[in-house]
Amino acid sequence: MSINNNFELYKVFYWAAKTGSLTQAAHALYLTQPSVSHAIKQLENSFGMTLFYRNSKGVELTQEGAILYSYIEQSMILIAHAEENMLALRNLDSGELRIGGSDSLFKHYLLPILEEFRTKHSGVKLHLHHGTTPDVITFLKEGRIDLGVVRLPIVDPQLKVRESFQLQDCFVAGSHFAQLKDKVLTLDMLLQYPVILFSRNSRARMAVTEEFQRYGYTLKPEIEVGSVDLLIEFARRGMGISYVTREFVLNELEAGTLFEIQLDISLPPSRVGIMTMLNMPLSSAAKRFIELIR
Amino acid sequence: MSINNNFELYKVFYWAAKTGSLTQAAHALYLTQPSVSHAIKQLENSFGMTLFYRNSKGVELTQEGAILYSYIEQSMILIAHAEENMLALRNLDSGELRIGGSDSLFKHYLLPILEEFRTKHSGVKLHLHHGTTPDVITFLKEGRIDLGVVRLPIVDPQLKVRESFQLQDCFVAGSHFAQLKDKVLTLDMLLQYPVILFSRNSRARMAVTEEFQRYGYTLKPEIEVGSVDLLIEFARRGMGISYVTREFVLNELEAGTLFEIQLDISLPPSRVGIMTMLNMPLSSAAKRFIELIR
DNA sequence: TATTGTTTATAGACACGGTCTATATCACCT
DNA sequence: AGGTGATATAGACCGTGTCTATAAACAATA
Repeated sequence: MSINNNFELYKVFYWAAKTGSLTQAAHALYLTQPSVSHAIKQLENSFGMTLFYRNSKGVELTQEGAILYSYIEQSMILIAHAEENMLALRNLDSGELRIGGSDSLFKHYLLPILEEFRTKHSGVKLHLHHGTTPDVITFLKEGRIDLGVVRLPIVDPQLKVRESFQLQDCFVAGSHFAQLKDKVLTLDMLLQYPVILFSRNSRARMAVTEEFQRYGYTLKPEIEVGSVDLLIEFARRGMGISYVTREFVLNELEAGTLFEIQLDISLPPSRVGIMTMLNMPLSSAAKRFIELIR
Repeated sequence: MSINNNFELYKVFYWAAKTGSLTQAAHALYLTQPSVSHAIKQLENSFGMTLFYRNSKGVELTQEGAILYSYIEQSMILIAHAEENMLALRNLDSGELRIGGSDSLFKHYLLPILEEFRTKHSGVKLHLHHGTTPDVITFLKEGRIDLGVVRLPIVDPQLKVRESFQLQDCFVAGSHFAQLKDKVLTLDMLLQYPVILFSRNSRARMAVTEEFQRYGYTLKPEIEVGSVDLLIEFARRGMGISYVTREFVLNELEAGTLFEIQLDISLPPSRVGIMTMLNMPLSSAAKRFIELIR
């Protein structure tokens, strides 16, 4: 295959040629002069030609040595750049981080964390991929994102899930249903009213449906929508009682445009987790982001 | 200085990434798979990041590994080219050979050798530098030529001289001096006639002058010229008796336009030698040329 | 479900070679 | 001559790169 089977010799050659001195090359490489002398001799033997003129002032490239150097110099410069780049990646001065998650999670929860990440590591490019939980899982498996932030539970043998924080879902209504404001409703009282739910494949929707089932009730929405914003808007306009994440409507609750329906049971909190591929190493940026989110 | 202090690891990394398999990389490098596995781990540790995803089908570069690879690939390709080039130099499929010598030596003696060299090693570029012996020595010391072909003796502690062949100098005349054709002349008889010599600093001129001195005569030319061609031309036109190298006027002697003056003493042959810098390694091309000339 | 054939990872041992120290040798400059 | 730089050589030692043997994980068979 190749003539010289020890690339270390090229490094020695590079420094010897660059400094014009075996002694100085030895200093640069933290070696002794005899080691460098020996290494150069090895390289020369492997090529069957002399690479340096030796004189009392140091060494000088021969014609043939100069030809070799023209290549090796480039090569060493590339490797130096490679190492700089790797260092930058490790220090998070460069690189990229690709995150998948739902629109609403990005908007209401991840934004401050992303902001913090960005101010701390401005060299890292961020790519955000919006989608439903199944979408995000697909992105992950296709390698299009490094991590996904979704609602739990997730059971998938290929995925590693870290629970990170909890959200409390609740039913909210607008002024149209003001009569319910200070009442505590039972589930079947609630079901007298039109309920607005997020679209069928949402994790939160499934959770609440199961919870009703546990008490023997069937939760069927009057209206089904595809975005959290619409869920909030419909409730505000009095079109029904929306099931939303409380943390997402904090502004509306405080402003009084929405109020929370109190139930006689407590709905289980929905947990949010960070999802990564099992047995797949994380990039430095991804590791850092997960640290930050905790 | 650098993160990874063992360039051998990059070679292993390159093949692992290129083949997508530690096992195949091991084959390419004539190593065992555990060695490759260990090498990659070392590299990963030195960078503090994972470079490959491992799966049951082989390995695949991570984002960060791919960035490293983009540099290392270039670097390895350069080294491969370097090695190809060095091989070509050794095989004399490329490179250059710079020879210094006098015009006449090139014309009459070196030409066939140069032709042979060129047919055998067409990839090697030839550079011929014409000049007097002192010029050629200067060229050599300035590193502008690899070897010089000149008349001996040369005494210079910096030079290595290999005697290669002998030339016989002689006096020749044209038809104007036909009466001398079959005579054997003594030196003082010869001195009755106008003598044409090469310019003062020529090695041959000095040799013949010294020889005359040895017998007690002083050789002074009527005409002094700067080229062998003129020496011959002047003799042909009957302007005098020229002192020339016999081998350079073989054509004229055979054609009868010139004849050799026979002397009662035998002039010493002039020796031609190949001159190189002492203690300076020779290029493969120069070594080969010296072999050929012998 | 078991089997077989892949892959990579780990453990531990051995031997080679890279590196060292000490010294020689050479060239140049006072 | 003597001193000061350079590279070359010799020989010893220690480290580490490589090996064998084996494990573990996964995929594709039957």
